[in-house]
Amino acid sequence: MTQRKSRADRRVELIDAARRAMIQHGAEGVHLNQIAEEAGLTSGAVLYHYPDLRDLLIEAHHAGMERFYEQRVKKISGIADPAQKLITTIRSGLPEGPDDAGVRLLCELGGAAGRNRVYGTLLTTLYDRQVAMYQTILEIGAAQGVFKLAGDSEQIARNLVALEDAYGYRIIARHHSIGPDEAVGLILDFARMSTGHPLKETPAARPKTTRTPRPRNGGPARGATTTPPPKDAS
Amino acid sequence: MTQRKSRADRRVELIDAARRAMIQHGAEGVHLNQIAEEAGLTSGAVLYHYPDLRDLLIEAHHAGMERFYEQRVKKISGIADPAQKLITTIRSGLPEGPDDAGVRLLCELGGAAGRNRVYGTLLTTLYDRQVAMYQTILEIGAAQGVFKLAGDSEQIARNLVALEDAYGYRIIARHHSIGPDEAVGLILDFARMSTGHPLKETPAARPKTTRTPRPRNGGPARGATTTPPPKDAS
DNA sequence: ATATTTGTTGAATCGTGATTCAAATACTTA
DNA sequence: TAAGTATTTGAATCACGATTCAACAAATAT
Repeated sequence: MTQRKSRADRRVELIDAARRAMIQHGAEGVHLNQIAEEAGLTSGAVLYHYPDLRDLLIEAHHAGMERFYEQRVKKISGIADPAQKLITTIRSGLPEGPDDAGVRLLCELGGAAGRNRVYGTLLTTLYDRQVAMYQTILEIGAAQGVFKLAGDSEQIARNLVALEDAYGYRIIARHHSIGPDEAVGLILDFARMSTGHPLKETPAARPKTTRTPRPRNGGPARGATTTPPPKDAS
Repeated sequence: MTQRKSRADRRVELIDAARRAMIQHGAEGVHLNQIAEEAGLTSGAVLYHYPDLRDLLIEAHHAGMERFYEQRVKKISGIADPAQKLITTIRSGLPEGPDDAGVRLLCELGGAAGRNRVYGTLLTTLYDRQVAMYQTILEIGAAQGVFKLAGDSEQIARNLVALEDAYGYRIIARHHSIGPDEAVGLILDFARMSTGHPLKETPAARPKTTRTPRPRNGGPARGATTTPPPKDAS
């Protein structure tokens, strides 16, 4: 039998397993068994902890967002210069590549949010929090005289988050000419106009593969696309 | 027996039925029977025309995009003034509300694009076409001396489309304070900075409920949310 | 009018995933 | 160590969607 765990521990594990399963099979396409397998358990065990699957999925999304947001906050926590802070924040809002787990999960939610109020609220809340985050950075920069805002800080912040979101989708969809670097460039173009600051990227604000340590459970399940590669693109 | 149709006619109908079904149940969550019902046929008939469901779904997405894009082009076809053209284009890229069918379908695709190459390509292609559309408007405006571009036209165009996309998602997710009007306002703020033009909205560029004639088959299937309204958030 | 082709149904079958639950196993406590 | 409790399994059951196909009806051709 699989190692027995305490209720709390197992729930945390399940939430993470659900997160991984959803990324592989879609937020709405996941199956109980896939989550169970991801957790190294049987479906019965999963149901024992979450009699209603939807609760688990929502918690998983919630956790994913929390993690995403916390990572961003953490990344800028040590930076004093508003300009560097802004640049770093922009980068941290984008996926590192098409396989970035955190952003993949968020993208999954986009469509579902239109049909499911809870998901809509979850996503909306995250958006608002990110706007607030940017707004703070902008305001502080303006107060210090580093930024000369070309408009309302909320308006600028909203557009910054919007750009992040949209380029996140492009990167996830594997746009041929828009990767993380290009997206940062595009968003910075807007940020410069809005802050009147040159916003030069320093080596410190660069990539630095320091985020989710990749797939985690190796990549054996890879290669097999969820939806079998459709024969032809119409 | 349901009215018999020619192969071509039926396929067109099925594509539209699939489009509607996907909006209601998710791009990946639709079931054959739901599409059949939407078309007023049995599952067998659907399979007769599309032995592989995925082909139908892809065609439906393709058609949805084409329709979306054509509508935009049509809306600006008669406008000569670059500024009005730009404003109208911006508005036409946004959903009219949380239930806007065209945009709903596009949003559905966002998540799937990360897992399905065909969808990714479809979405990417649409993005590029929209960028080109904006770029043309910008370039013409600049050539006429109406716009003074604050940067590369492609860069500006990319950001414009990105903003549209992102606010589309917000509106679909029912953000409490961002509706079509607010989104237009936010995007226009960026457009003004980029073009150096005041871009005043004239009554001509306003809403004017002239798009998809609403649900089509009445709203009987409504009310019943696909995913039954999850008990509690978090 | 008859034959042929094409489109559609409806029932039967198959497969798969969710759900249930008694039994087995690991912990905890006494 | 024994009793009690919590967790997990595995098999059985249930529900439902996809798939197949013979029969049938509508269109078209002869």
